[in-house]
Amino acid sequence: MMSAIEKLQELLFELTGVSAEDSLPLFAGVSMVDLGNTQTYIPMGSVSRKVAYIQSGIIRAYTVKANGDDATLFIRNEGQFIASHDSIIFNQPSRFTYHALAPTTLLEIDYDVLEEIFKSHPVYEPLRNFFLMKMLGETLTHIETFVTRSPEERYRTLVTTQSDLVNRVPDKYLASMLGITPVSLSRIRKRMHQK
Amino acid sequence: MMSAIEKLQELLFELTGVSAEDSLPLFAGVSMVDLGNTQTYIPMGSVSRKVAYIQSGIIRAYTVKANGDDATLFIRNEGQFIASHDSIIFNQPSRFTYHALAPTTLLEIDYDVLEEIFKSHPVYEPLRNFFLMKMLGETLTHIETFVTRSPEERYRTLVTTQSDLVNRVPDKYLASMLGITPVSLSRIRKRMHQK
DNA sequence: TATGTTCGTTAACAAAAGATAATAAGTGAA
DNA sequence: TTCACTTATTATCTTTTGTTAACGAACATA
Repeated sequence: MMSAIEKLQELLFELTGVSAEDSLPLFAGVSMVDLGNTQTYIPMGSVSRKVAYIQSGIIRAYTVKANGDDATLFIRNEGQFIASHDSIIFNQPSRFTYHALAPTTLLEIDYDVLEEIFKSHPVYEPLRNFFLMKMLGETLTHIETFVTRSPEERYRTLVTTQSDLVNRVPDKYLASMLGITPVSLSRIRKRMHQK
Repeated sequence: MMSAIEKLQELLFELTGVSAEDSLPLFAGVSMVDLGNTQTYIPMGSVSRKVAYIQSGIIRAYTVKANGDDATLFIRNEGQFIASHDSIIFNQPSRFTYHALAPTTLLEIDYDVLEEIFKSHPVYEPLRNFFLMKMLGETLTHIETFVTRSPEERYRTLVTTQSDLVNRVPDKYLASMLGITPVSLSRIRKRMHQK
């Protein structure tokens, strides 16, 4: 069983050719964060210039709508990265709260420290592009589901492509991520069972 | 009036400190593409590893849904970048067609040439990160509108934040971008006029 | 200018989603 | 185990959207 850091080191080697032994500058700034179920990692309104790798667990980013309900921007699990894009990209307090939907362990590093490392060790640069492009691709694919599919189709897609999340995350959060109410998701599930 | 290239050179200088005179390696590979209204730039099913800056005009990316209707991933105009993320990020033929919604002029460069330039002239690297992060931020904001707002609210947002597009683009494309039918958008507009 | 074509609106109906409330099932903590 | 709280389902009603079709206006082109 490979550890999270070993996985990251392997990816680093594939992308940059830097060996695990030479990866110290990059991993020196990394620290581990443990979160209990439902615990908040980044509260709405705060500034967090951290980038975190999910070693284990699940993180949901959500904001609160005008009507008081919450709206889920994304739910990510093991092997994915999270960060407050408001803080890092838009230089503003986070309009989203990031919290754990299961006991979660993160490997986090300060984005500005990371910037310095990229500047002083340009060999790591491909890693940054890899993650940015990966996230951009995933995010575009996410938009695609909203314009090409109905709520029921989006739920079906979720079940087939992210069955791990569907099994581990309460339906109300899945509904919120699909842009519908929990009541509506329950009806969709009922319709699906009937056929 | 600043030309498109001058604007890009100014941005380059802000981000990297490279002067316009020293920007030749970057701009040497750039070529100009003119498109008539409705003309296709990247057809669905093709591979295009080009990155293009919209000097003037409007580009829409769309795919065809199961029911035959088309679904719009995004509509971009002057000053924005477009590229086939299927080709460049996912290494697969484009599931989207990119076409002009007005007479359009693009400044395009081959992505692989660009990669070589970034490799041989690392000083340009901040430019790449700037655009990737800008696009990632915009794309996340786009998802946000789908989970936090109703179709009517999404249209209202579009009218206030992108009035240029609303005025220049036929409603049926706006509807498709909002994830609703043209009929439904027409009803939304009617409801809005009544209040 | 004439003439097809495309586009936006409206109508009618079916289907789905939102809002609210009640209830059952499941969960966690004392 | 008990009890409170959370979550999922179901019901009812209202609102909105999808679908299809018809119509007129706007548009482009011959």
